[in-house]
Amino acid sequence: MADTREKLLAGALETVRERGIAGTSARAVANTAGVNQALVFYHFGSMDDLLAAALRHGAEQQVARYRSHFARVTSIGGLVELSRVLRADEEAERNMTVLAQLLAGGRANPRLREATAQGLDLWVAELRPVLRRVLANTPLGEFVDTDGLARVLAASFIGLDLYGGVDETSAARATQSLEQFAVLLTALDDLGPVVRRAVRARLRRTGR
Amino acid sequence: MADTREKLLAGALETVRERGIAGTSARAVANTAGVNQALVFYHFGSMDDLLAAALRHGAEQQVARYRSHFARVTSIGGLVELSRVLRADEEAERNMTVLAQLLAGGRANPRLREATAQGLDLWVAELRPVLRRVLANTPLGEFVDTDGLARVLAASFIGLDLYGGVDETSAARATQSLEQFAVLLTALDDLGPVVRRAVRARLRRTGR
DNA sequence: GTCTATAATACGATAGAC
DNA sequence: GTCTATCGTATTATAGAC
Repeated sequence: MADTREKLLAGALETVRERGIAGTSARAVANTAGVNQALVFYHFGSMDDLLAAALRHGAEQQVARYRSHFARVTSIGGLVELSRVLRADEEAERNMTVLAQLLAGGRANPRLREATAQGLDLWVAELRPVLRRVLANTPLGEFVDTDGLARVLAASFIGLDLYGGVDETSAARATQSLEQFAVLLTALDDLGPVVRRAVRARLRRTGR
Repeated sequence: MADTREKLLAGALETVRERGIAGTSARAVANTAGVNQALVFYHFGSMDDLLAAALRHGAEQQVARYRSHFARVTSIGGLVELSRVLRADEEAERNMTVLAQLLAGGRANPRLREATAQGLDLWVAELRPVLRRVLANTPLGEFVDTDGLARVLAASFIGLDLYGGVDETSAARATQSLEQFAVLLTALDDLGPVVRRAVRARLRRTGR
């Protein structure tokens, strides 16, 4: 069938999720995909290329599916809510895990390095305007680098996903703390000008 | 010599750092350690056990070396400063990378799962009292779960390390943003009671 | 496009000489 | 404790029949 490619892409995501980057071989992927092992190389040329394609495939359709959700977020509370929805979505969680695993593999593999950097950029590009919008309603908005903060958030989600892979209860507690902290920031909205003035004074004192 | 064990431990850390978890084999480790491949199994029994021992070894001596630094931190600015020192320390950075890589491997490997969870706990145990102390001087202190936040911070550093492995300039920008954000929080100290009152009001409104 | 078969290599781990 | 040699298996990738 023509959807052997699709089976392999899905099988690659599934295998990376289940066995990690170190346990993902062409045979393992072909096995979970239910196709012959040689077809990996016929359709994708190499394992690296299959993994890179699978990552891109998963990330792109994920981002597309959630684009409207991102567009609706206008407050920190809304962002927390969206992150909860994403975590509850099994497919979204799988894509996050795959990104984390391939990110680890990208350290020593140029092909994966390129693919994961682009995969992360995809998420950052979605997150950045949201963060800009959300922080605009906040007294801290004018002082932070939105692009940098979007990358921090993406990296933190990656880290929390890896954490969850080895110690789920601790990672869950961490996630809850992060959300609680975000809610605390919401309280600052109620004293906008006061906070703004205090921050300016502090920045002047410490020298930028 | 009796320090073949040491050579293997150091070689394992170095190899994981250079080739990632997926590229770390007994042969590769023995090669960078300059010892015979069979000695891996004579001294450690299996690759998993060598990696677990190397992680523990690196983490413990790292934590011991920086314990006094942690003890001296009393402000957010001090914490930012310490994280800068850690990042400038090549050996500390290597240990962080190793932890991140083994964390990825721990997903599908029970032996590594246990070892990395403990390795993370080691860092969290150091970070938690510091965070408690630092946040005590802050109006947000009474509202946050210190333990959870310590885990968030540890996970974020892991994520940023992985990010740096595939896109160094973006990761550097992210790190800078995180530090800048921490400095912003310092400004809240200047309006302690006001912030405290606002947060309480907000929490009452949103229901805990 | 898909299959079998296989080449060429790397892997973890062990046996046994020294 | 350290070495050589090797077993058994898994790996990526290709050749060639269908």
